[in-house]
Amino acid sequence: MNRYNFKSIETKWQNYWEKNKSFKVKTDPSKKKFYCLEMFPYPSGKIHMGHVRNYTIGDVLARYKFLKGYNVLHPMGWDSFGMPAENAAKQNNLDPKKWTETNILNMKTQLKKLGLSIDWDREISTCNKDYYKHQQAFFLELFEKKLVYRKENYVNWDPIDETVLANEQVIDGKGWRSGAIVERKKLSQWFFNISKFSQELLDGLEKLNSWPNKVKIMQKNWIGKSFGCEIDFRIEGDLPVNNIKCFTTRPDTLFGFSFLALSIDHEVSKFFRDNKDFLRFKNECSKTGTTEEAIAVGEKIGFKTNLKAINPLNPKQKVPVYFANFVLMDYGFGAVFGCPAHDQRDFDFAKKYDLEIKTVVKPFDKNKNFKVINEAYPGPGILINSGFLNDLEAPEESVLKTIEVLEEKKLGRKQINFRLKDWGVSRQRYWGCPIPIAYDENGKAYPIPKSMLPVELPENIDLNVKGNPLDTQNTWREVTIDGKKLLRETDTLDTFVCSSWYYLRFCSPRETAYGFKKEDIDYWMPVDQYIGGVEHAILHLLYSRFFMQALSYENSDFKILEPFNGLFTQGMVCHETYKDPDNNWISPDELEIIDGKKYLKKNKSIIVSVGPSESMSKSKKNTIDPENIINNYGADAARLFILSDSPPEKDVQWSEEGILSSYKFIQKLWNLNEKVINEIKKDHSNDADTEIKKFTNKYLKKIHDNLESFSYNKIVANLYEMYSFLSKQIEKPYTKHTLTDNYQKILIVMTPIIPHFANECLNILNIKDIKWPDYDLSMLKEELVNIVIQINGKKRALIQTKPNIDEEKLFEIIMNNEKIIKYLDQKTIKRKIFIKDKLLNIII
RNA sequence: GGGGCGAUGGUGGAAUUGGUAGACACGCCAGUCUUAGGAACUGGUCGAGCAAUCGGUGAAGGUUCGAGUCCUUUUCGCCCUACCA
Repeated sequence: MNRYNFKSIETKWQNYWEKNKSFKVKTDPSKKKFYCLEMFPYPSGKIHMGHVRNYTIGDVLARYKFLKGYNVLHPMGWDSFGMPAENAAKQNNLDPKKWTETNILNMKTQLKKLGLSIDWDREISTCNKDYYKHQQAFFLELFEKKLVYRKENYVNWDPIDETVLANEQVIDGKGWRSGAIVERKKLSQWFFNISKFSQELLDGLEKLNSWPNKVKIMQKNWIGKSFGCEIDFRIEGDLPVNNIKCFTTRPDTLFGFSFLALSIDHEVSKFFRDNKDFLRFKNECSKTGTTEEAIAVGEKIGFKTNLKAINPLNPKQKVPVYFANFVLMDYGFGAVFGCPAHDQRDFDFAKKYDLEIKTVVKPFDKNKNFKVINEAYPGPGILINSGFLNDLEAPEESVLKTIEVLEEKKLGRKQINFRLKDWGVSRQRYWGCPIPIAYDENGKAYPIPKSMLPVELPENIDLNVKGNPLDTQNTWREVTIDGKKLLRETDTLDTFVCSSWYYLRFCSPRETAYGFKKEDIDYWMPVDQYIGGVEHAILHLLYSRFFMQALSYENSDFKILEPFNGLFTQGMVCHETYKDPDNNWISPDELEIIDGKKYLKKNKSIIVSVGPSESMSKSKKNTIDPENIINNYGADAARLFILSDSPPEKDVQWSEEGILSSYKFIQKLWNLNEKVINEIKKDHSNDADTEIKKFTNKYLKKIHDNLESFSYNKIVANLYEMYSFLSKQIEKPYTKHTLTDNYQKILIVMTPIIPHFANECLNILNIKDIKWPDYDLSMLKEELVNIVIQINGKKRALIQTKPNIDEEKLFEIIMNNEKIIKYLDQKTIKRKIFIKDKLLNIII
């Protein structure tokens, strides 16, 4: 027997697909389409196992749909703007563009070795001016629609990367990449008005039935809609402040009002600009970090003003006004009305400053003398000590009633509040898409005319300067528009902008007039299946959804509101971790395993301890290089293994034993293939034909169902089962026609998983017309069925009979079964439960 | 603090609507064979027991003829989010 030479065979098929452009597609409304998209990679230089998993999952789906007769759009591109290129360029004195292009070339070669069914003619790269030109046009389009605006605002400033971060890029008060403690800085920034579409983005989630619930919940929480009331508090005191607005979801607890708390950035703070005590307090607030720990324990501190706030429902009551560290400026109005009895933070604050704690809601099971003592009671109940609100049910009844009264008095009004903030898109970075704006000497912003696009990034510039390198490009900055001399914006766009519309570009990748062609997106969009990591659940996916809202806004031609019809989030790839006695991480390549038990460091007999399996990361040195795997075991083995062990949505553990067994399995399939070819030549009688037909049909259904439900790990199990059947049954008498036909079907359903191997075998059999084989429902009926016989719900016997047997007949049969008779032991049968062809339960 | 997901052999995981728990794979054990290979093949592998049997899906209850699956309580783990008024 020949050994299966994966190297030559995989190369042969990859060349074949490339040469024949097997996966090239065109817009063709006469065909049913399927748009299969995986999140495009950042060109870091090398693919990692996460990519292998992501793109294998997508490829299985794309190849399956392709064989099913769909016109499948399965493209690939590069999210190629961003900081790593700029950092690498700075460190090694390189050009970010060249660095990026080299990386793309490397990664493209690697991806091709995986045997993906990609239409490479549609390849795009976001740092290419043919791409970002259209992005700049979109920016101007949004500018015209007033969906983009400029605002002087506090921003998160990363002092190491010297750049502004979005709220989402700040994790525990630190920059998501650099880990530096984030500072606050006031800068003029461009914003996309995403909050305008808060309601639309929330409503849209309802229709996304093929999205994981988890992701929808995360987005819902992020948008953070809350129903409540805006209240105007009259203010008395020694400052020219008459009125302070608050947002609250619990206006019904107003009778428990005991203080008003303001954010340190509230506009009232301007009167304290020169107050040393206030400045000291402000400084202290900034020290109480924003880490998880600090917030959990977080002491509530305040700075008392001489102002008094008047309770709108009880004008006689006047309470102190504080600045407090727990009030956020960017939620509501940066002011909170304090009701200590029914809010834990207010409670903590009141305890500290000895403020009144008045109970106004009692739980349903407590009497009217209920008093809040040790902790706040935020739950539902009945209003007490609250004048006209007494005896109403909280929160529903009481909140509505309070709003009604406040509206009458013109001291408040119903309000819906969203947590979602506008999207700041300015970045003080070189390697990004230039913002197509220029300013006159007064700082007034002018859009660059569309005829002058793209605003190209200058090349070959010195990056080793503090701040944004574009600030130093004086010649580049100067631009004349309508005879006016202006200076260009030097900020570039957040790279999330690039990835917010790339899926549209894949539909018309070479269109020059606009970012896409209407007839192309009308045909291909929305993406039928989007596949990627759950880490993009909020940002990228929400921004992309916003982009569709923005493009369709005031534009009846653009009707796509949701870009991704189906979403699948795959799990991570994990590997065991290893450490030497000095607690240094050891990579799997440095290991030597003796007798499968002893782990030693190669060439040194240092004993290595084995740690838990964790997601692959360079810092823990538990990564496996896909290129080595492909070179050693082949792409098919890698694909087979990465799909085999765990369901695609869960984490998978990479192991040497696992990849080896997949490799061996392909060799076994190859040996089987030679046997099958021999048997086909023999052309036996048809004695076993029905048997193999039934078998094949059963597995066609299983695989079909598993493909449709993303149960790819079960498909691998199905392949093993099919191998097991064939290798045992192959010498039975089949006619040439039946064996060929069935074996061919089995090979075809293997092609999505192990395309090189399966196509090679099909080719040897000279099968050219490859279509997905449908199963035949009528053939799924079994000639014999197993019926479980239970006594009192416990399985006692298994009877094999013809299907459709009725209860009486079955009972007759089992009355001759010694085992059963023994159990019945002359006892009276109280009841019988019969389910046809499945079960008979006898109750005694 | 809020929200979500999960818990099944030594391991990863199967188990369509409640109806044979442990498919398939790894690992392990035993054996066969050889041109000694990254071998291949055959059999076994939830626990206890010689066996008949009995017990068994994190724990405790419940519904049901019957529960891994449904309900209640609880423990643990993971993920997201967070002073959101």
